[in-house]
Amino acid sequence: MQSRRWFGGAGFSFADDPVTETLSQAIRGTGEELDREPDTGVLFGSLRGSVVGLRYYTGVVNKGEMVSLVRQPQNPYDRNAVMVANVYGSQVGHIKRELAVLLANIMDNNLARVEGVVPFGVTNQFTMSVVLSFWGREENRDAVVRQITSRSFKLQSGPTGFMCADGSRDLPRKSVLLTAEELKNAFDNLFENLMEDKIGEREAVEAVCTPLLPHQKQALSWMCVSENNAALPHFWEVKGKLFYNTLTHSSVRERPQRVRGGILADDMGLGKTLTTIALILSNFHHGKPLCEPEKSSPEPKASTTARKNPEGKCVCSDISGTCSSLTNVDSALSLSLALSLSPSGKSGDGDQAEVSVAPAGHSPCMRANQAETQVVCVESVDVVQEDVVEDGDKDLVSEKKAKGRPQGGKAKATTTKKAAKTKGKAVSTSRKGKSVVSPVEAASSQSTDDPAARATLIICPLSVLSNWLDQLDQHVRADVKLNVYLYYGSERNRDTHFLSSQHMVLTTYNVLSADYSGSASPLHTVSWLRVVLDEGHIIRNPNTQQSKAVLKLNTQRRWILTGTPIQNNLRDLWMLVAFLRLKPFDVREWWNRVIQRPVTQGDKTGLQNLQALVKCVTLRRTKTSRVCGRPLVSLPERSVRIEEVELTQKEREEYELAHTEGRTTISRYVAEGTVLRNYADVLAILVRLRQFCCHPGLLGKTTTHTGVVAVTPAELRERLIMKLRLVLGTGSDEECAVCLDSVRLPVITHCAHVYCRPCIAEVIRSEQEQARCPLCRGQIKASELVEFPLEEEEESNLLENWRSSSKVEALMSSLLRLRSEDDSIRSLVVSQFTRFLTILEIPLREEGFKFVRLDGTMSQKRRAQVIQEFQSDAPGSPLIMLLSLKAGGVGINLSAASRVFLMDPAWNPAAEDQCVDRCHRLGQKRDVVITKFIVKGSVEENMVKIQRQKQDLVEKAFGTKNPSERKTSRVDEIRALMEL
DNA sequence: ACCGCCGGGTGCC
DNA sequence: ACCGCCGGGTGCC
Repeated sequence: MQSRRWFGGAGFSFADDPVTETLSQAIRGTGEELDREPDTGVLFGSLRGSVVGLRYYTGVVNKGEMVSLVRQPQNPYDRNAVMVANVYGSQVGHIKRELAVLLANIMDNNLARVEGVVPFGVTNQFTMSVVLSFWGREENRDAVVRQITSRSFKLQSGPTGFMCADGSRDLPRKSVLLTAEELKNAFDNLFENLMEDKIGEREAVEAVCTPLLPHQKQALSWMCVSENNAALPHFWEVKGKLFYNTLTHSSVRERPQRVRGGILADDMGLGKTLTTIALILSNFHHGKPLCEPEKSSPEPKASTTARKNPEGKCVCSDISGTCSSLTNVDSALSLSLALSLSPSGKSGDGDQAEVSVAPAGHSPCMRANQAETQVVCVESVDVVQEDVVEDGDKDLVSEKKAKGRPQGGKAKATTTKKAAKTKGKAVSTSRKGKSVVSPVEAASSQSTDDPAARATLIICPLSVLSNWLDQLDQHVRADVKLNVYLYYGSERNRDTHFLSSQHMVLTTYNVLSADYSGSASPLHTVSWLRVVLDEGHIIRNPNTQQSKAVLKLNTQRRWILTGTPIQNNLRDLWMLVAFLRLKPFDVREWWNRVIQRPVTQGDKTGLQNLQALVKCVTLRRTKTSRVCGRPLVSLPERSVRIEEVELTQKEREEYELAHTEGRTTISRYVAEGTVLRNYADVLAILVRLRQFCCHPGLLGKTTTHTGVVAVTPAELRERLIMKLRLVLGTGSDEECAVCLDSVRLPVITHCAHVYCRPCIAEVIRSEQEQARCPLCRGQIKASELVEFPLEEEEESNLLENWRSSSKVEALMSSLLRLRSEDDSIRSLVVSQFTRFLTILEIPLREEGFKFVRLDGTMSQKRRAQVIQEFQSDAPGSPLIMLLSLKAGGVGINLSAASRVFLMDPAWNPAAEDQCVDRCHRLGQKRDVVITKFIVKGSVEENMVKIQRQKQDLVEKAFGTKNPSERKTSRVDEIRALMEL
């Protein structure tokens, strides 16, 4: 149950995808790999060619350096032109004409990827050698070889003359290969112990009222250093006047842009939000507190006041530049900003505002909302002198003055429950005569920085938005005036000056990408000081709009907060690296060549490079990490017990019937060797058996036998709908193989694969007649996509013909016993089948339990309500939460519960861990007891066995193991489940 | 480019 | 002299 494994879903949670092993993934894992990601492939061979025209271009290359080949079909001299560029994208030359014809052909037809390495570097100003290697799918090998030989080029087998990543000559692949075991260990440890060099501690400024735990101080220290320190990552070496990258063997004349920011990948519950709040308040420009006065301010008032303040104290100033220390709150002129957290009258769906923070009287949101929570606002000296305030803002300023700022803001702030006063827009544009900084600080600031940038943009999933507001409320001193604007809801203020003048702007990924797809995106116009991606792994798929939108933000510092830097695969890391602009790996080709491919092939050097790279931008601690020999956090114990459930005679008969039938079908597939081709069927059988173990009512009315060839279109349709229901109803959050996100508007193909309708429609549209299923390459047609019919009312049926089941009884007797022993103990009742939760409601109600329910179908707003209700200790609040395994997500805090009843085993043990983590986290006061109900002598028992084995599978981490090995293990798994 | 290619100058050995 | 050879001019795609 430990979170040593930071990949594959262990020990973390993820809002959209707690169940890592979805059907698509399972199918994808069978070796019918999608080659849409061209980062793997086999080496066809290599050949020596020449690069010409060097004298016309400025790009430099070293001996052994990689170069990229870029087609230039628009080149006026030769439509076959292939441009050669170095790691930084500077053009070096062109591929010689005759060779370019060949490459153009291969590249344009996507027969192979062509990669170049310069074996000798530049020896003259006219031409140089390049070794080209060809990578692609095995099925294209012949075509490529034919192309090459027919144009009388000679393809050498292997990467002759290819330079290893370590610069040594790779004479027929001499790179040290690791065993699977070594690789697994290395991978496991990749994100571990990334704190050895980062052990400094730093206190937060006083504006943060929650004392930081030691590990949080370390994180703060590390984050400040990451933002301020000018040092380059150690894979850069200064060689003469050049900067040399030891990973790519490339040099640049200009100092590379270092990353300012990084990945804070602590386990959930360790306080990433608090640490980030501390960072925002503690590390403004030049390492000063957000609200420290300018020491170099020409105004004597300001400087004298400033000097009175000890280092690290937060200092406020009013708009005219008068400063006062927060430690002397009464004299602080504070501008209070109200935050309103209210049930928005109009929010119907998840995209509506539920919470809004707005400067009172400035945002239309405020009118509709009633403030319930007070948020404070730190007025910073950086807020400009009045003379800088733009015309349009003067009114606001004077309005503010007229109304009078709350003096002695402390009292005001704590009592004001309604939106009080706003500072309106404070535009900090022109900042002449500003700041004299110390040499160290000067070194750390980059000339391109916009000194006026002051706002931090926080982007998070909607589900944790309210958490940020809560945490700000909780951790920021009430007398500190922090301008926080919630950029959310249709009435959001899109004025970029207004946004720029905030201390913090909170928004969601959805809002960001919605804005981005529009014309002038305000968030993309603002020059941010810092952008923080909360649950940053959300952007792991580079193809999504939100990922694209995030990359385009204009900011000086970038942070990613995530408990799971890699979700399934090393590939997930790339987008994070790209967001951080960790040069040159933000370009996919270099990531693939230097990191992705070598690592997935088990190359030791590649792994070392990856480790170096991760280490220089990441801090990760787990709940079990230790600081100076002591655990970071001490959580109450947690224990797991398995309760075996005996089926009744009748249930056993029903189960056996289904089991025998399923076995027959599957054993036929096994005998035919067609298990994987019929994977959807096989899974359907297994799901049915699992449902039997819980309650017969889960099966629904459609029990058409699988595996039987459908004769009529109506029957086929019926079967497909059933499969669709199975896929979507198992609690696994099905992933669409096209967009790699949760399936929206699900449709199922005739080959039984599920996609989002828009995604697969697009595939069909673009491929026309040749459209093939991305998962199995079977032919697909738009007319054959089957949609989910409107759900017939089966619920009533279920309730009317109520019967219990052994598992229901087992749960009920546990709950009743618990209530009689201690009625203050709260429980989570977890199932993958939302229908099962519905069934469980009946006996719970009968026994008079007060319960709430949280499942994936609920709106965010409703979820938040339910969680709040459950967490509340008010009398009469619910004792039980019915929780679907896929519901909720990161940041969900269910610490009120100390009992977890896992009703049915999950495919992926990590999903269970994750669920348990929702209550076994900071704030948990009691020991946590987890009960797993397992039906004796059923597939469930076998699943538990397989879970154990699974925890050790390497392929989970890489997803790129030898396909045949994977196939066999998958089939073996099914055989084990069915005891074949 | 310490090359290849082109085209003008040239022409026994 | 409708060739060969020489040597200067020249040069990515």
